[in-house]
Amino acid sequence: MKIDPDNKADLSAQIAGAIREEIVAGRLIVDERLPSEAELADHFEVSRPTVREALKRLAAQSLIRTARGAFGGAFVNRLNYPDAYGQHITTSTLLLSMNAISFDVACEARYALERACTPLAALRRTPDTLATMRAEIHRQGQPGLSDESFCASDVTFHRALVDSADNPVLSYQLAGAVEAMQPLMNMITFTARSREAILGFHTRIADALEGHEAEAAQEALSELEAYTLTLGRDVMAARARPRG
Amino acid sequence: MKIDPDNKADLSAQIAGAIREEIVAGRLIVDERLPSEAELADHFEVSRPTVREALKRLAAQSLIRTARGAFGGAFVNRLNYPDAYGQHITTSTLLLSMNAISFDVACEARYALERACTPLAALRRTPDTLATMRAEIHRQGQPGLSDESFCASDVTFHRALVDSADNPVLSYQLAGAVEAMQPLMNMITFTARSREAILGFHTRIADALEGHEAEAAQEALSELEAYTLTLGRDVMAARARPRG
DNA sequence: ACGAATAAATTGTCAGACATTTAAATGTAA
DNA sequence: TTACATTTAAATGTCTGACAATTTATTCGT
Repeated sequence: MKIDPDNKADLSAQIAGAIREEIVAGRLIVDERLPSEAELADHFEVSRPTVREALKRLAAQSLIRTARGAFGGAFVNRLNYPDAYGQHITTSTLLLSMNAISFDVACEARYALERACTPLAALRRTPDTLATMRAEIHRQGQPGLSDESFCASDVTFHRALVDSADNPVLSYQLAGAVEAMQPLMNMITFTARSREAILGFHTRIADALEGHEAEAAQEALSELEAYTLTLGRDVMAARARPRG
Repeated sequence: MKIDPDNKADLSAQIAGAIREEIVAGRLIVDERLPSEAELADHFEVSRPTVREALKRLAAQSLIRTARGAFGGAFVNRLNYPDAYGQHITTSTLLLSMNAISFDVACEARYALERACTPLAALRRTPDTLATMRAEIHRQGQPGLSDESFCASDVTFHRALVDSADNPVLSYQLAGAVEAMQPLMNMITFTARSREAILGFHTRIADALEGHEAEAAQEALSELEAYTLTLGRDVMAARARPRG
């Protein structure tokens, strides 16, 4: 493994970094067992708590898993889609919420990415993904639906659109963009009128995908983007003049 | 703060999860100071090492930072772009390398995402980003350039393309896709002939962006995707029959 | 030969101590 | 009074040693 120069910063961070590098570079392969905490402590010439802090850092990134018992220990973890989704969504959500990203910029990014997978979705959409989209459209038409439920349904609809492209890498990359937008969307109060309009766009998108018409779907998406943008701007304007 | 039910799993993971939730939900705001380790230990009724392991987990995700000294402690960290990039790239790279993602699928995802920002890039490209692209094109034409350097230059070129869209959220989302492809691309040995072809595509893309011609740029990108795909398939085929 | 008790290895947790760092508070001299 | 050096207090960083909990392999008894 690697060594630590007489750096004065956080031993556990250095050790975690060294092991992380081994994993990313492929020198530690999936399911390979790391030395025991005692051995690592001996190797890096630190105490066991320090080693443990380093291992917890790696565990937080889903790079390793640990098991107790006789043949337990720390093992290189195969990063799976659910774990990667979770990390990506957490990071994206915080990045948006903590950095004063404008609604416009976030919206633009989200719809640009969705349009990217529309051609593939039109090509490969299945009865299953179409059924999901239709079901969410139906749900969104129910009167009395809360704004939160409407937004959640919206996310499900768009995830179905993304998943229609049938490319797991694309789905993973877009999960962050779509989910991270939800807090921003939740700030919007959807009037009956705006819900009706959104429903119309969703129906056009589902129809276009069903008919394998990529361009029509992209067109509807672009119009939905423009409409969402006006909704967002109205909210910002109303917020700027609370008494108006 | 939150409490821990009499769950038997990993106290430090539970504590980290509780604090993470507070941060993501916005109940702990940026630069807010967490209680000291001793206070947290008291609050959660665990020992200080256990609290420390929890805090290290959060630090690994860049959710908190710590400072020593009198008025030090753990503070909610403002997640910035470089940190988010780093996490995203690490996760994406491992997801691709550990899950037997086919070259085709990864390639498709990458170019679909890049096409997503081409219209914006054609609209907003600056002399700066164009200059970067031209410089990399020039570098890629140098004879004697190693495959690794060629690939690195390729990444820089495509990042400049993405950054031309001038949307930081888009740049962040695409960084993972582009960078994570590099290990796969590095497996390809670029012949003089293939380099010449790629150079041609890159030049067409730069020309199209300079002329604000979004469709021409997308067309060139699509052809580059098809060409990259044939290169990758040749490598796979050659690998399947080592003596052929 | 099969099942139960035992042993061994490893992570999880705890308690207490000391080292190091940082900023505020204090004291001292120009 | 002001500027600088010293002290002090609070916090994280690290270490040592111990015990608890868990899991697997082994041993023993029937």
